[in-house]
Amino acid sequence: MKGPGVAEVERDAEAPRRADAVRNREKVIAAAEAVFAEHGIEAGIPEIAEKAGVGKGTVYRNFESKDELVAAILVRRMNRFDQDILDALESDDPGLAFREALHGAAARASDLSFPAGIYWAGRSPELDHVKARVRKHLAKLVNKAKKSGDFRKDAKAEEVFILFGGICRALGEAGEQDPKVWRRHTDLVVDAFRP
Amino acid sequence: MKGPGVAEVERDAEAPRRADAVRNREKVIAAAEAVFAEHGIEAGIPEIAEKAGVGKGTVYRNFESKDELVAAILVRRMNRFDQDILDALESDDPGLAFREALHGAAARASDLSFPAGIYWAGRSPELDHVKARVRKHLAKLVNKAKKSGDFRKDAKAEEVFILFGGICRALGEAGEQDPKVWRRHTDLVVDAFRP
DNA sequence: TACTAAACGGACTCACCGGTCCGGATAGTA
DNA sequence: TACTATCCGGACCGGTGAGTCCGTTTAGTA
Repeated sequence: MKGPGVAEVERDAEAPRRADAVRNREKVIAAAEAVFAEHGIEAGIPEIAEKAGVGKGTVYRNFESKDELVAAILVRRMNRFDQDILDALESDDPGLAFREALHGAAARASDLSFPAGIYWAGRSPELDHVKARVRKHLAKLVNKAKKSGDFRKDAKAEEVFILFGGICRALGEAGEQDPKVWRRHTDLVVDAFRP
Repeated sequence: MKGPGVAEVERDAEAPRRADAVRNREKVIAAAEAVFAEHGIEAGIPEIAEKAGVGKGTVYRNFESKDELVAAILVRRMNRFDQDILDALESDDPGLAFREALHGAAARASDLSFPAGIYWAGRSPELDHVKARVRKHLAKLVNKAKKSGDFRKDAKAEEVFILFGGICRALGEAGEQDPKVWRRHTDLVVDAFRP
C-alpha cells in the first residue's frame, strides 16, 4: 500500500521535508499516543494538538482526518501486541507462552487504546489487516497450546480476544494502575481456557 | 432519600399530576430504555424524545439532566440484575445457581445499558447504592458456591463483575445477537472461577 | 361551556468538536 | 543577507448535542 507508517497523508516519496515538519509529525504522534492511552480514542484533536505544542492545522497536515490518526496509533498498538504473540510462539512451552503473551500485553494495557484497538473495526483497512495478522498468530499459539494439552480443545482464539479485551477495557476505564490486579485478572482469563 | 423512582425531578408529594404528564413520563422512560439498550448511553436526548413522541422539554421536565435520566434507567437495569442474583440465592445448588444467574443476566444483556451500568461509577449516589447491593448479593452467592466447592476460594465477587461486564460490553458492541454465543462466553467466564 | 393552572414542544442559546483556510513565520539555499 | 517554497497556527465554519424559555395547548373543574 504505502510503505511504512501507513494511514498518513499522501506525499510524493521524492520530495524532501523540512526538518521542523518532521519534528512536528513526531510530536503529534507521541502526543496522540499519550492522550489516547489516557483518555481513550474519544479524546479530541484540540487536546492532542495542545499536548504536542502545535496548532490543529499541523495535526491535519499529517493526518487527513481524526479516524486516520486513530487508525495510525492503533496500528502501532496492535503491532506491539502482535510482537508479544510472536515472541510467545518461540517458546517450547506453549501453555506458559500463552500466559506470558497475555501478561506481556496486560503489562502495557492500562493504555486505553489497546481495548479500543480490539473493538474498532471496519473503519481502516490497514488496522483490519494488522488485526487479522494478530488473530492468525494468536490462533497459531492457541493451536500449539491445544496440542500440548494446555488449552481447552473447544475454544477459539476469537474468544480469547473477547475475554481479554473485556478485562483490559474494564480495568483501563476504572483507572486501575496496580500491576498485581492486572496480572490477577489476566490469570483468570487464562484459567477460563484451561482444558 | 426520595421515595420510589429516585433520580427524578423534585416534586411536592402532595401535588397531583395531570394524566398526560404521567403518561408522558412513562413514554420517556420506555423510550430511554429502548434507545440506551440499542445505542448505549451515549445516545442523545433528541433521539429519545423523538422515540417517545414528545418534545425535548418534556424529557427535561421529568429529569433534571441527561445524567439523571441515564442514572434512572441504569438503576432499573441493575435492579433486574440484582433480582437474578436473589433468585439464584434461593437455589440449593450454589454452583449451578451462580451459572444460572449469569446466564439469566446474559440473556437480556444484548442490552448495551447493562455493561454501562457496571462501569458508570461515581456520578449518581443512587446508582452506586444499588450497585453496592448487587455486589453484596453476588458476594453472598459466591460464598455459598465456595462452601459447596463449586467456586475457587481465591476469587472475589468484584472479579466476576469485571470479567462478566467485559464480555457483555464486547458482545453488545459487536452487535452479537446469537444467544448461543452469549451462553458460550458466559460459560467461559464461569469456568474461569472453577476451583 | 368557560376558565385556568399545568404541561407541552420546539426554537433558541451555548459549548464543543471535526475540519478548512490563509496571512505570517521559517528552514533551506545561494 | 536575501529569497522563496514549505510549513505553521489559530481564526473560522458547519454541525451536533445539552439544556433553557416562552407562546400555545389541554386536562381538570365548576
